[in-house]
Amino acid sequence: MNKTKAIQKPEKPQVAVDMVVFIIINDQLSILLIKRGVPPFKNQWALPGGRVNKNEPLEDAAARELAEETGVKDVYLEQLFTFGAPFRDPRGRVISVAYFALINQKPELYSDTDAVDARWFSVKKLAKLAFDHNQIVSYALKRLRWKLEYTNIAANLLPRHFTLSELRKVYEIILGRKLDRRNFRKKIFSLNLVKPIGKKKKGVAYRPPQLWRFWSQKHVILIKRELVF
Amino acid sequence: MNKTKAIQKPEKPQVAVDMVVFIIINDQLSILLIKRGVPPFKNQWALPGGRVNKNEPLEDAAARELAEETGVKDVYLEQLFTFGAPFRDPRGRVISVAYFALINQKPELYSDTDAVDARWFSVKKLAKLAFDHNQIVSYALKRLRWKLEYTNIAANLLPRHFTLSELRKVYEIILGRKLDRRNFRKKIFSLNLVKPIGKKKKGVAYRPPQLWRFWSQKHVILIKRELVF
DNA sequence: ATACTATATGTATAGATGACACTAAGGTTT
DNA sequence: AAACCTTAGTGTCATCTATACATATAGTAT
Repeated sequence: MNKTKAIQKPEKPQVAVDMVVFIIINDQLSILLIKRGVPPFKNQWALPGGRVNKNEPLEDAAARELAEETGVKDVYLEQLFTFGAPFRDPRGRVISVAYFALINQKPELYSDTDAVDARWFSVKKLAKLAFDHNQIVSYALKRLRWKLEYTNIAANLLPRHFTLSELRKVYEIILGRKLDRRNFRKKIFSLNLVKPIGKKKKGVAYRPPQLWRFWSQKHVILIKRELVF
Repeated sequence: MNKTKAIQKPEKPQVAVDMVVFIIINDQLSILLIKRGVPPFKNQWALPGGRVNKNEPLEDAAARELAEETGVKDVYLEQLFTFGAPFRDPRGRVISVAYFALINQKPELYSDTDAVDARWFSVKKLAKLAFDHNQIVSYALKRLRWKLEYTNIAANLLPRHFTLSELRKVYEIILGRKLDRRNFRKKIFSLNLVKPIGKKKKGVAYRPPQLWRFWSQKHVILIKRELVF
């Protein structure tokens, strides 16, 4: 047993963060991807991310990378999983701590000005990504769907004020199925997650809906029973 | 923005795994701790763990460390969270990927023979542990409780065959509250998680209970609704 | 035999789920 | 102006689930 220990030796791998940045654009759940300008996987799309700096907390590194790519700060950020297969990066050992972020409006993409290309892609039709990034995205999607049903996390994908139909649409898009208007409404109310702001949406060609906001936008509330059905 | 990037430089930190090994001993949820023989935190209790070897997958490293300490193999193992605060280890940057493991019987502790001391501690009365290990344990406990309610993970804390009371006891110990015998039974049956092995427990001074087994012991089944209430 | 103890089965009620009907309030069309 | 269209908002009802609690059962202990 100690023999194994003697032969093998610990290495000091690179540690990186990779980000799955979710947003809803044109009724599609989408993520941010960056086209790689250098090998390996040159010209393939990859998740944004980068090295963790000296004395930098992991979450700070994730927030920094996100800010560098999109300029958005102060968003919902959650550690997802750590991917460490030995040859996931052909250049050498890289341990990647994956995070997922939720944002509610399309930011300017700074890297658009660089040689590098950055774009939003619907999660429905993702090509083969660089490294093990397809696996990371699929993991992030699973986590997002679960959190959607058991927490108030959807708040982070919506603007401050929204109608109940807009909220329901977020759920429908992410879960990939229709939800009954009336029952959805009942459930949301029974959980007491939102409060009316006292105004109505204007300029719609039908009965104007009330506007609502979450009691708590940043703070994730764990709900005992399922939020949607 | 690029200035920051230029000044800071990525480092190559150590990568380690730390294990929260759960077991039920004397009706107490307990974890394995190792007394540190060297600084830092000399003589304080810490989670078992160690460096990740060259070309070794993270989960393999966790399984290896567990086998080295306890001799147990082929147990339930799940990645928990990655802890990477810059000064969590005073010797230098160490990124720790925490895992939790579930075992169903007290193994021989190999390290008992060494200078190092290894023991099982009830999670109820944990002292101040080395590094950020209290935080890791508290995180593991949260995860375990959640998984208990929404999956069949409890299978891994029980022997192959068990009575429904023994199963219920596992839930009661981990959740820290009494569950109604009759309703627990109904719920377990309605989810169709266990099957009778057709034998009864012998030598008890009351009506002998049936013995059951999980359909699937290793495989974690996600349950839509709560398992216990 | 009787007491004892935990197993095993059953009943009743409140609450949640999920399908679906109807009315309301705006703008748009005729 | 009246009819029309669309989504908001309210309500009903059957079915399933959660939870409290009653009663009978099958062994050992005395």
